Parts: sequence; C-alpha cells; structure tokens
Amino acid sequence: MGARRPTSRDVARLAGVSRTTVSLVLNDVPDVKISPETRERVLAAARELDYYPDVSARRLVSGKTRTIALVWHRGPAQTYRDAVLPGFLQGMTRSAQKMGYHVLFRPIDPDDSYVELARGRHTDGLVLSGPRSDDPHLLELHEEGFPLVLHGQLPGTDIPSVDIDNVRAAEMAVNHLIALEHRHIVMVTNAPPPYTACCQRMEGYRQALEGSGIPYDESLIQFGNFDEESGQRAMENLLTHNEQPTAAFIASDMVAIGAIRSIRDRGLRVPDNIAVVGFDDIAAARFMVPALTTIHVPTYGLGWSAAEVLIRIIEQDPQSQSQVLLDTELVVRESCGAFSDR
Amino acid sequence: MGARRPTSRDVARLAGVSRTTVSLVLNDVPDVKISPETRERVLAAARELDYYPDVSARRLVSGKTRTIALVWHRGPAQTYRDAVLPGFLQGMTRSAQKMGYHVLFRPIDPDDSYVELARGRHTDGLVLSGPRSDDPHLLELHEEGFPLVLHGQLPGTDIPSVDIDNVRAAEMAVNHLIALEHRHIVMVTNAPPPYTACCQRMEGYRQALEGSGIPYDESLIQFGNFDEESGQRAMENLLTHNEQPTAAFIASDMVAIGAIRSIRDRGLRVPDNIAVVGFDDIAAARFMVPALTTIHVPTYGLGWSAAEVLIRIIEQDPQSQSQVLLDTELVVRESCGAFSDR
DNA sequence: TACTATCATTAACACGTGTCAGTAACACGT
DNA sequence: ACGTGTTACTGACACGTGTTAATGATAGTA
Repeated sequence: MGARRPTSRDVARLAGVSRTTVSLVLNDVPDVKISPETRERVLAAARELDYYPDVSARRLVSGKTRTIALVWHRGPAQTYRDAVLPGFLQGMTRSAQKMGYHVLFRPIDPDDSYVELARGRHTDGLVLSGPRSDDPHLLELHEEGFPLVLHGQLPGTDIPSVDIDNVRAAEMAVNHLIALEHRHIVMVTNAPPPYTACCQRMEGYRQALEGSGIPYDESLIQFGNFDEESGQRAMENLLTHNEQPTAAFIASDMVAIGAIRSIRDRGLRVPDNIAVVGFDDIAAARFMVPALTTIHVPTYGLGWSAAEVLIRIIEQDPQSQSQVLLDTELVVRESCGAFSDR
Repeated sequence: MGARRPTSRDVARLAGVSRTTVSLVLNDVPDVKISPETRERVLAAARELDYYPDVSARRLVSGKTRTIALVWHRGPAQTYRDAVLPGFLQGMTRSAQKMGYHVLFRPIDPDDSYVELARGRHTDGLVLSGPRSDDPHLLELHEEGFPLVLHGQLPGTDIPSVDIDNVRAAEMAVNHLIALEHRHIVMVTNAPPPYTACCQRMEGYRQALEGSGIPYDESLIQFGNFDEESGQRAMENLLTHNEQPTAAFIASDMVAIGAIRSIRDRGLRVPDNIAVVGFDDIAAARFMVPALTTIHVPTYGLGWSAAEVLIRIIEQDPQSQSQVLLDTELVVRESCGAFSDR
C-alpha cells in the first residue's frame, strides 16, 4: 500500500550518509573525493531500494530537459512523407539517444501550433520537418535563440538545416540517362515551384543537359504535385504536346508511378520506348515492374544529422556546422533500361 | 541579456496579486471564486509577459507527466514494421494529444532496455509494440501496476492489448477465394509459429476451409519469415511438392511479393493460373502489377486505440476495456482474379 | 451591536533533486 | 605549538509550480 517510490533521501538514510553524498556518488561528479567504502555503501543502498532519480525534479533544477522534439508537418505530400518518416525518426532517435537525449514526436496540421513545446521548457530544441515559409512562429523562435533545425531548406533564412543535395542528385539522375545515349529527355517535377526542392531538381536537370551540350527547353518540363494522379496528367501533357521523348526524369517516385501508367496507357513500354528515372527510392520502387531506377534518399542519415546538429547547438558546441547537405545515391534498376539491351 | 523567462511570480507582481491567485486563474480551478476584474488582470499580465508555466515544475508537484511512450522493438520484420510505423504512431499521437498527452518515441534493439522510461517518472505509461514473450521487464512492470498496453497479443498474460482480429481477417481472405470457386488453396504464413499472429491466421484459414467443407491439409501450408525471400522459397516448396493449386493465401504482403516472383519464375501467371490474396496492405500493394488483393490493417486505428486504452488505465477510468480487437477490411484488387474474367 | 456566512485572496508548505559554501578531522612541515 | 593543506563529507538554498488551511473583508441576520 504505502509503498512510496524511494527518493534520494531514503537512499541516504539507508547508507547512513547525507543526501548530498548520494547525489555526488550517483552522478559521478568529478573533482570530488568520496572514499571507496562510502561510495560502495551508497551504490548498494540505491540498488537495494531500486532507486531511480526523478527526472522532473532533475530537470527543474538543471533547467535542461535533455529532450528534443520532431515536429512533423502534415500536408499534401502525405503518402510520400509517410514513406520518409520511419527512417528519419529512427535515425533522429538513435542519434539523440547516443547523446543522452529523448525524442518527442509531434505531428501537426497546417493550422495548429507547436510553440508550447518550446515555451514551457518542454524540450531543449526542435527539428521541424516540412515547414511552410509563412510559418509565423518559426522566425520568432529562431530570433529568440531557441535551438531549431529544419529538415529541408527555407530560402532567405540562416536557420540551420539538414537536407539532401537536390541539384547534384537530379544532375546525377539525368547524367545517367545521357550516358545511356538519351538526348530527348523530358522532366516531371515532384511538386509545384514554390517548393524549394522542385526548383533545385529542375536546376540539376538543366545543368546535366547543358553539361552535355543538350539544349535546355522549358516546354519539356511539367509540374507534378506529390501524387500519382499529378504524374499521370503531367506525362499525358508531355506526350500530347511534344515529339515523343526517349527518356523521362520524374523527380518523385510517387509521381513516377502515375507517369508510367500514362506511358502504358499510350501503348508504350518502359524502358523500351521511354526510359524512366525516379527520385526518393520509396519502398515500392523495388517491387514495381519494371523495378524503378531512382535516387536513394538517406532518410536515416537525415534524421541522424538533424539530431546531431540540433544537440550541438543546444550544447553550444562551437564546431556546429549549420547547413548540412547529404549525398544521395543513384540506384540502377530496370526502368532506365541499363540492363535491358541484352 | 538578463531576459530571464518569466515565472508565475513575475505575473503575480505585474498583476498585483499573489502567486496563488495566478495559479488559480490560469488553471481555471473549479469551486474557487475569483472576481472578474482580478481574473482579467491576471490574464492580461500573463499575456503581456508571454508567460508559459514550466512543465518540469508542474510535473514535479503533480506527480504526473502527461506523457506516454511508444516502445518500438526492432526485429526481423524490419521493413514490414517500417510500413506500419507511420500510421500507428500518428494515430497514437493524435489520440494522446486529444486527451492532453505527449508522446515519446523509443526504438529499441532486442538487447537494450526501456525500464528507465517507467522508473524515473519519465512517462505515465507505455505502449509496447512487438515485444518478445521472454521480455524480462514486461511482467515485472505489469505486476507493479505500471500502465502498459501491448500492440499485438502475448498469450498467457492479462496485459491489456490492442490488435486486429487475425482469425476473422484470414477467414475473410480465404472465403473470398472460395467464393471465386477455388477449392485448392495453399497458404504461406507471415512468420514462424512462435508468433501469435501466425497461428491465428492459420486458424482463420482452417475455419474458412472447414466452413465450406474443404478438407484442411497441413501439407498445403508453408511458413514464411517476414521477407520476400522467405516467400519465394515457401512458394517454391509448395509448387514442387504438391499438385498445382489454383489459389494462394499469403499472410503477409512482403512475403507475397516473393511468392509471386516464384510463381512467375515457373512461367505461371497471377491471377490466371494462381490467384493470390495477401495480408497487411502495405503501401506497395496498390502499385504492384497485378495490384495485390489483401487485408487492410487499420494501423492508424490501432495506434489510436492503444493510446486511448492506455490513458484510460492511467486515469483509472473504470470503463477501460482491456483487450481490443479491431476489424480489418478486404481490399479487392487484381491479384485474386475477381475482375479478370472479362 | 454582535454573531455568522460567504467571498476573495494569500502565506506557507511540498514535490525531489543539484550544488555551493562550509566544516570537522587529520596530516604535514617548520 | 602553529599555520597550511587536504580529505571526506554535510547543511542549506534554489529551481517553479500546485494546493491546503488560514485570513481579512463584506454582507446578512437576530
């Protein structure tokens, strides 16, 4: 009944020392001399009582929570973001755990707020994934000096961020098609132009073409919008209004699924008539027929880095590098036709 | 510089009242009379100072953290579990949020522990997903009365749990094949027999067959092991050692992907030669060719219920129902052949 | 007027920890 | 004998909140 959970005072009493000594021993405070036998007596008492210090009390006095949160904005790209979440979250949590931090998960809709996480000393810092540039709290918190890290870039701010190098990734994808002797390559973006990643991937497409002396033609680009349906429509437009391309760079696997459907609907085959390279390497890419050649995004690494950068900032580590760009990898499967010529 | 964050004492000073009054007003304590003008003065002061109460202090005194954790065991079924995580976690978090709780995410490897989450007053309760029956801490915590909810069932305990009705789901899947006039139906399980879900899905398969007077033959069952490769091997065995079946119930989509590959390798077609029904409805199921007919698992609902049940227990709500079984849905696509006869 | 009831407010304690300044006890060198 | 260090420990305060019992003021009765 009255089995109250033990406090450090109980441990002190049992070990016959003061509460201070208990704290010093259990926290291994450096530069403090405790005789070996006293130390052992304290440890034994703590073990006997199955004592665990109360984190709330500890946080109150230290002013640190040793907790960070992942604020996960929901939006139009829901299915895509669901594909990213497990890797990102696990990477972030592992990294945080390694440095002694816990992770709070907080999905939010466009309208609702997350400031209380910062304001009430709930967390020591936040990782924000998928924020809109018009987020009212974002700059406010940043200017107050509250530790923040973005997943994805927001142009025009100096808020630390973690992202992939979209330009290089897209360039790599298109270069692969060029190496397969394609010259007439269309593109469907992952999202509308307001999204930073969209423009960056277009830029990579442009650089790859120009690097090989192929003229860059904007009419060969259509904008996708995260989902299959947008890909189907975009590709339909491209096939209707242009000379038939031999290859397509679709800057999102989800969009690519729709685009491929549209190619098939015309009676054309992938990769024989049109080679396709996607972007993201979602789980389904491996299982499609033909398996999708795509850009692999290191979601685990992104989460890991996000936590690492954030915690560096929290602990005011001067060597904190604030803009991290991770490399991607091209995963060659079947849809690009690299293996199909015998 | 000295811009210390405001405390309730600052608010009290600014409003010209005592700290107690501030607390009473901001917490809307019932059965306490505060004059309207005082109340307004306090609220104004709090607004002006941008005051947010310190959660650590609040937790210390109340003894409640209003936080629950999701303990996510990693294991052999990694890719499958990654497919479940987003739905479950978001469902759990939404539900918790609605009741004023926060959610901590904690992935753990088979060896490492999670007891500190319970012991240090870190959380008020835990949702455990994918625990092994030999988990040493599990019963210990439960017997101490610490609030726990399992995702998935553990036979032989009375620990509250949330799961789908595997037996009925499997029965539904097989009945669908029977309704399509299949009589020779093989089965590949999702996992080896130690896993509860495996036996339950076998039981559903048996009940469906016997309900239609089809003899139940154990030699028509092979055990899968979460991944594609196991499915490929299992189906290969079935096709080698038995008369060729007309349909297959594969109790896991991931396993089904391998099984279908093995069917194709024999020169057979799905669903024309062999109809296939899977289980789980992972994201890829929609995109496969043919699209996979499967059992949809309400991951969001499972997470939602888990949090709901857990919080009921924490708040000692007497109407807490401790064993929840959620219904599943059969998603008819192409692989079962329901649409292929013209 | 005196006594009671209600109202609005507050002083004081408790929650469990980290840590600073201080204190005995003892050894050491001159 | 006296000052100086060192060792091993402790008393007391602080962190910011929720809450109970108490208080003064005001109104309502007899």
